[in-house]
Amino acid sequence: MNEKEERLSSLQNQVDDASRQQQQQQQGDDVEDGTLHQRLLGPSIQKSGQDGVDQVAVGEIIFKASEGSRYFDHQKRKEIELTKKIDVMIWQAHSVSRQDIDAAEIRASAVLAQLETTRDLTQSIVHVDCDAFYASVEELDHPELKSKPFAVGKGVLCTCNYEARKFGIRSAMAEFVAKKICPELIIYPLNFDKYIAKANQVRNILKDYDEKFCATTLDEAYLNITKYATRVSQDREQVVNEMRTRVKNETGLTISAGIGPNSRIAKIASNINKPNGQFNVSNDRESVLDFMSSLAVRKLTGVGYVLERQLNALGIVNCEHIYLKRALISELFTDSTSNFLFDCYLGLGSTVVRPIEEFERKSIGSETTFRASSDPVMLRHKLRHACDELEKDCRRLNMAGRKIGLKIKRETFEMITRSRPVGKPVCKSADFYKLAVGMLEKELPISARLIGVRVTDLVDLSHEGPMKSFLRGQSRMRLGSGKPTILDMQQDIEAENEEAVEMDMIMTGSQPDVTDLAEIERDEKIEETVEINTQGEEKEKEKDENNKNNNGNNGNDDDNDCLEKIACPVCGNLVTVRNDALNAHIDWCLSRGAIKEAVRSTFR
DNA sequence: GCGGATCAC
DNA sequence: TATGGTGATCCGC
Repeated sequence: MNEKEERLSSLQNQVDDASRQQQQQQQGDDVEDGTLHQRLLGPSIQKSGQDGVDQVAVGEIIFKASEGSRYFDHQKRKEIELTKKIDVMIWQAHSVSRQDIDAAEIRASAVLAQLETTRDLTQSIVHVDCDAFYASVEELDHPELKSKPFAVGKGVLCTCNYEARKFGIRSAMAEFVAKKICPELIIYPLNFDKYIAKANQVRNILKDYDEKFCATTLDEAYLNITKYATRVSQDREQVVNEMRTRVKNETGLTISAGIGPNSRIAKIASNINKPNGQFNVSNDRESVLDFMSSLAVRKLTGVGYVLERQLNALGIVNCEHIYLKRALISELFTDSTSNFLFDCYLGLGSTVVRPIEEFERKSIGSETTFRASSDPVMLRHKLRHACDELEKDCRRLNMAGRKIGLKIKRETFEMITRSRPVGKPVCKSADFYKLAVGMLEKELPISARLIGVRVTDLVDLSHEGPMKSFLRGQSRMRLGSGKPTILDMQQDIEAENEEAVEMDMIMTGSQPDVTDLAEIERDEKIEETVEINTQGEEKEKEKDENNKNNNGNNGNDDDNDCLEKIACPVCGNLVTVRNDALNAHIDWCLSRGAIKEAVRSTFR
């Protein structure tokens, strides 16, 4: 390229940059005038108690309070991206040929017909939802709060009472924003022990109506009351009314309920007459279709801000539009999304309610937000803390995992996730840290405001205990050598004991599985830090060191809290098993979203 | 299989 | 001054 061409090219680039900047500026102005307000309003504008609120005025206050912050800039960037994506989608919608639309319509109608065959109208499913749960529990202890705007949370509001909602206060709203909208707002910190105790009171009542009810979160549950209603020869609406009255009388809390032929309908219905009300959708096809048709798509569990924007852009606002635009949906969305929407239009959903304990956990994580920093020492320290917390949770749940994930939120609110497999299951903070810090180093330099660590590919150590390994040994042996002999049995029991010892070591951390970690360390040449006291030492030495640390530390004391000895039904030996089902259960209850998703996927 | 994005609460 | 934590799923590469 000669000099002249270079100059021209450079000039052209400048022009491009300028026009790009101008375009971006224009797009920024567009979203600020339009949908950015809506985005900033957050997820719960359509929640109950917001009816008389001037959302435009509230939106303006939120906008002004947020403007100029990193959070605002990030939301604005995302809004611009979404708007572009939707523009593309609209263009695609216009460019679908007539033939393609016709074909898609036939396809979609076939899918709908097929889905229709799965309809089950024989069950009475109920979804119950405690009204403003955390706030209501606090009000029981502090009745004077009932007449005042009041919220529970820390930094961000978890929930607020109906007095606060009259001002436009909502859950997930930043505290300082809420204070701008309503300066007299009273905010209490979270008191989980109290909420758990109250939730258990409610659940004790629920189990009388369905002993296999599913408590998805602290304040929500599904029940199948088909059998109960038959047994007491009562109308299902009467049953639910009585149940709600009992909860009110015995716990002081009001709950709302939805009744329908499946869990999807029940869930949506429980929001209709909130607070302290119930709504029934009869078990006939007409009633179901009628109920769904006028429903805004945003009310569907699984349709959030983004999908709502996309659907609205295609003219799909209510569920009946899903049918009218079925061809377009089938053309523009994945099968997964279109089938989900078709299910919703038809009002289909799960008719099975299973206890939450039956769901398998898939990951455990811990993360913390802090004032943004780019100091590597600081970031490593935060990572170490997250790893410590994660170890605690792993101990409570008695689980280890084969894959470690690192999560970083930049100062700009952009998210980064990295993950890598581990050879053998790990559950100790030091092991998490060794792996995660290597991933962190690769991202440096970076200015972050959040660091988290997550473990997946989980192994349940209590199920993977000695008994199971014994049985596995049995089958392995039989396959190999036909009939087991006494000698085989003896060998097997010995092998089992070895495995038990190994498992015990994983559980107590008395000897972390250093082999694979050492390999990984060599791979990554992880920088040594004072936070890892064993790193860089010889393997044997490291083992000793770990043993010493654990003996000298509180490790044993801790273990006594959650370990108990049980006799192996086969060999009679006492084996150590961590068996804290209660803690596990409580943790499940606390792990809000997880369960919901699990329910959603399993129920369909 | 990984990383980003979305969603729920 | 300033916007959370936990967990699941889906999608594109």
